[in-house]
Parts: sequence; structure tokens; C-alpha cells
Amino acid sequence: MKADQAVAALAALAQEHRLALFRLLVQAGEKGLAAGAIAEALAIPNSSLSFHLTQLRAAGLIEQRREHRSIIYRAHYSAMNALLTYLMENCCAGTGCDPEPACLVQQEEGKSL
Amino acid sequence: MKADQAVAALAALAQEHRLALFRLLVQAGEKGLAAGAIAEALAIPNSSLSFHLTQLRAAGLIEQRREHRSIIYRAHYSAMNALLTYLMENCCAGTGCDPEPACLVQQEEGKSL
DNA sequence: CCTATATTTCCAGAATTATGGAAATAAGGA
DNA sequence: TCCTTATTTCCATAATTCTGGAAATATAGG
Repeated sequence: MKADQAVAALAALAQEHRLALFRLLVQAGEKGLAAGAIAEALAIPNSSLSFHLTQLRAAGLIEQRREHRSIIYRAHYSAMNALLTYLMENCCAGTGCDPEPACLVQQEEGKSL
Repeated sequence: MKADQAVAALAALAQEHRLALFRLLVQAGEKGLAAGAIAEALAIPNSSLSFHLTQLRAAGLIEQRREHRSIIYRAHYSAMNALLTYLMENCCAGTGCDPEPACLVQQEEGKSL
């Protein structure tokens, strides 16, 4: 991951409504949620929600698909993991970070982040 | 962790210089780095660096201590882990997130995040 | 006390971002 | 085609953030 992608992803998450929205999608899992359901859950006007969905999508953190009349959004987990990995890359100069429980993210890889 | 703390931490990281700075400190480990060394490594004017250090510190992501004439900064790993955990909280509706390698952060807890 | 080093504070201009109502677009069914 | 539902685009206002030079503050040593 490159620095400007990471900045874009962090900026996308650094907003009250978008953070709540992203977490909602993280918790919803692979099946995702329709835009209308999100607007209702978060009590945000449609036009504002659409703006925030666009921001998250531009940052690569969520995906959309159309299903009948609804547009379904879901979290893009691998993008999220790439971000977490980037943040903690080469952490603690390789010393293991004790006694703090840092460096968690990098220990379970070998898969496509 | 509460939502507004998470937003503050993400906003602090969502800036080119601050992200590079934070990662530099993550990689430097517990011994940290002096402000001057950071300014040199990142090629940022002192006043700008000081602004960014203040932002990161206000968000709880870094700590400072004085050592002789220098002020040493280091990453606050537990705050970082609290943020990562918050982002992925209850992820994938408990289904395990396969086939994506998400949900990494929460699997190694039992320690003070 | 004077000097050198290290870092922060002050400031104002430039740039970016969030908001929500109203209108526009898209899809599906009668 | 016409109607209903679902979502996005447009727009102007308001608010926030970044920048870096110059001056101020803090520490240490001679």
C-alpha cells in the first residue's frame, strides 16, 4: 500500500458519520446493507449519506452492487486489512513491542491483503 | 473506545506528514525520536512539525518526554491497538470473515488495550 | 549572565470538507 | 407509458485545517 492511499482511507474514516457507517457495514458482513437501510439506521438525510458513501467508496473501503431497485453496500475487508498492516509496518524496530500488545496485525498473513 | 476518540485518532493520521511521522515512530520503537531528528528525517519545517506533533498527541497516538534539551516522542501502541480493535469490532457478524483475512486484530487479546 | 541549541507559539491566507433541500436519474411493475 | 420506490447530483453556505517565517520560550554550559 502507498502512503497516499492510506491517507485517503484514513481521511474517509475520520468523520463521525462515515466511521459509524463503515462499522455498520463491517458488522453486517458479506451480505451488506442497502443505502436506504443505512440511512435509516444512522438517521442521516439521503443526500448526506450518498456523499459519505461516495467518499468511502473512492477510498476503496466499501463496494457497491445493485440488487433490484436497491444499491447494496458492503465493507471491503481486504482494503481495511491493508490499511491496518500499513499502519503497523515494521513496528517497534522488530523488538516485539513488549509489554504493549502491539504488532498484532502482521502475524496472521500469507493471504492476499 | 468511544466514537469521537476514534474519529480524532483517524483524523490525526489522515494527513501525509502525520502518517509518515507516526509510522516513523512506530518503527523507532520504545526509545522514540527527538523532534529535531523527526524534522530532519521528514524534511518538514520546525513550526509545521510542531503543529503535527501536537495533533498526534492530542489524539493520544504519541507521547512525549523531555530528555536534556530535546523532546523525545514515541508511539503510544496501546492507543493504536484500541483504534484497530474499534474499527473491526464485531466484524462480519461473527461469521469468521472467510475467505477474506479480516478480523485479525481481535484474536490476540486478553491484554490491556 | 550570556550564548547556543531545541522546540513551540503566533498569525493570517489558501485550500479543503460537510451539510441538506430540491431536482434529476434509474429500475421495476401495472 | 405512467407511477412508485430508491438513490444520486447539484449547489451555496459554513466550518475546519494546513502552511511556514518570525518571535518567544526552555534548557544547559561557560
